[in-house]
Amino acid sequence: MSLLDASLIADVPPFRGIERQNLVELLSKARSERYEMGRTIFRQGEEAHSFFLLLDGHIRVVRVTPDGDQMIARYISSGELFGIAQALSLDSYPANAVAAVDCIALSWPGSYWQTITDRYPTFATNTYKTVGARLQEAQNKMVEMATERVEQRVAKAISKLANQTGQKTDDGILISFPISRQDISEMTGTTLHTVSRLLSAWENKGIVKSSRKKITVTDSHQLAVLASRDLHN
Amino acid sequence: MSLLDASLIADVPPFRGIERQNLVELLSKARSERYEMGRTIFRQGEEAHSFFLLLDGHIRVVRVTPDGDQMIARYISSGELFGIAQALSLDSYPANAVAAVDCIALSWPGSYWQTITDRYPTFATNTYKTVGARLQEAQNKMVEMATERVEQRVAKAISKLANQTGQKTDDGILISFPISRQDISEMTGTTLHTVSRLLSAWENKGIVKSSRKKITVTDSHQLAVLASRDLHN
DNA sequence: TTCAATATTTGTCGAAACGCAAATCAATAG
DNA sequence: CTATTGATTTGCGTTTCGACAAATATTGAA
Repeated sequence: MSLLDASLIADVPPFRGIERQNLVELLSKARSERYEMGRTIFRQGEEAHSFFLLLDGHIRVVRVTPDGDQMIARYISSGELFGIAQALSLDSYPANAVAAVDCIALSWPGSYWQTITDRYPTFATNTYKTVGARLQEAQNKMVEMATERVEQRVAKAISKLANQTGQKTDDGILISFPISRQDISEMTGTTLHTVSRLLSAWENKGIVKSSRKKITVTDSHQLAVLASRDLHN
Repeated sequence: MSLLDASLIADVPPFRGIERQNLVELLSKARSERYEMGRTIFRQGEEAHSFFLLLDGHIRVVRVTPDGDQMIARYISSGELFGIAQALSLDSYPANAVAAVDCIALSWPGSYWQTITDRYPTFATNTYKTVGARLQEAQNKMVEMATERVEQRVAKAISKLANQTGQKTDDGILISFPISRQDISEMTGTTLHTVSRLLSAWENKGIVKSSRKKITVTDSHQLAVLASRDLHN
C-alpha cells in the first residue's frame, strides 16, 4: 500500500468541507485495496469490521433471502460510502457487496466510526443525509414494486442506470459496467427471461441496443415514456 | 392545551436517558393535539413545519404515486416519532399521515430539530437508530415485494400487525385498530378482492376470524407457516 | 326504523408473467 | 483453433392474480 494523498478524498461528497490536514489524518487510518471484478467485499450477516469509500469502480449491493432468492438493492458508484453498518447501528452487514468491475476502495476499521463522526460533525451530517436519501430511495422502490408492472420497472431501472452511470457513445448512452439480464431481473423482481424478451422487443423498436452484459440506450425519451406509462390511462 | 407533565415522555424510547428537567424544557416547546380517526395530520409534499411524537393511537403512513396509486408504508404506534423530515434532510413530508384511530400527538416546530439534536446527543443517537431501522425495514419489504407471492406477503403483513399491536382476546389476537381489506391490499401491493378471498379461505381453515375492519388471528402458528412458505420446496 | 354509504364477498374472464425446455450465441481457457 | 462454459433468446404451457361486475352485508345517519 502506497501513501495516500489528501486529494484522493478532498472532493468526495462525504468528506466535503473538512480541512486538508484533517483529511491527511483520516487517510492515515485508512487502508486502500483493489478488488477485482466479481470479488465479494463483504457478506450479509458477517460482522461489520470496516466501512468503505469507493474510489473507483462500481459495487453491487445484494440482499439474500432465507429462501435463497436475492435482490440487488443498489449499485454504489465512486465517491460513495458503503458498508456503513455503524451509521445504522448494526453490527453485521445487511447485504453482500460485490465488485461489478475492478474496483479500488478505502476502508477504515468500524471502531473508528465513532471517532470520526464525533470529530467531524460535517462528516456525520453528510452521512446521515446519505442514509436519509437511501431510505427515500428504498421506500420509492418499495412502492414501485407494489404498484407497477414489470415492463415499467425494468424501463425505470435501465433508465436510472443509464442516467446515473452511463457514458455517451456513438449509439447512445452505454451503461458503464457489465450487467446481465439476470442482474436486471434481480433489480426489478422478475426473471431473466422476461428481461430478455423486453430488451428484444425494445431493440426492435430502436429504443436500446444490447449484447452480452452490455446495454446501450439509444432513445432515452421513449424509454422514459415506457418507465412512466400508467396502464390505467 | 393543558400543561404537559414530564412523565408523558419520560419512558418513551426517543427521549430515554434525558434528565427530567430537560424533558420539562422539551415539553415547554411542544404542542399537544388530538386527531380524530381519519384525520390527515400532514400531507406528502407539504412543507415540513413540524415533527411529531405519537402519545396514543395508531397512524397510517401513506405514500402516493403520481398515478394516484397509494401504498401504506408503515403504521406508527404510540411512543414513536413520525413526520421527522428533518432527520432525513427533507424540507417536505415524504408521505401522508392519517390517524387510524383517535390519536394524541405532540408536535414541535421543525426549526427546533437542530436545537434538540445539538443539545441532546442521546436524542440524536436514538433517532438515527430509528432511521436506520426504518431503512432496514424498507429494504426488507422491497425484497419481499420482489420475491414473494401475494398470499405470503399478506400473511406476513397480518402476522406482523398482530404481533406488534395485537391484543389478546378469547378468540385469539385481535389487531387493535380498524383495518379494511383495502388497507391490507395497500400494504402488500395487491387488490382488496384478493385479500378478501385469502381471508375467506383462511377463515374456513380456522386461521383467522374477520369482520368489517376487524381481523383476529386465531392460529398464529399456521399463519406463520403461510408467511414463510417457500413455494419452491 | 329506514336509507344511504361503505365494506365485503364471490364469480367469471383474461392478461401478465413465470417455469421449464431447448437452441443459439459469445467469451475464454487450453 | 476448439472446446467448454456461461449468457441470451425464444417457444410453449400453466399459474397467479388483476379487472370487471354484481350481490350481499354492515354501519351510521336521518
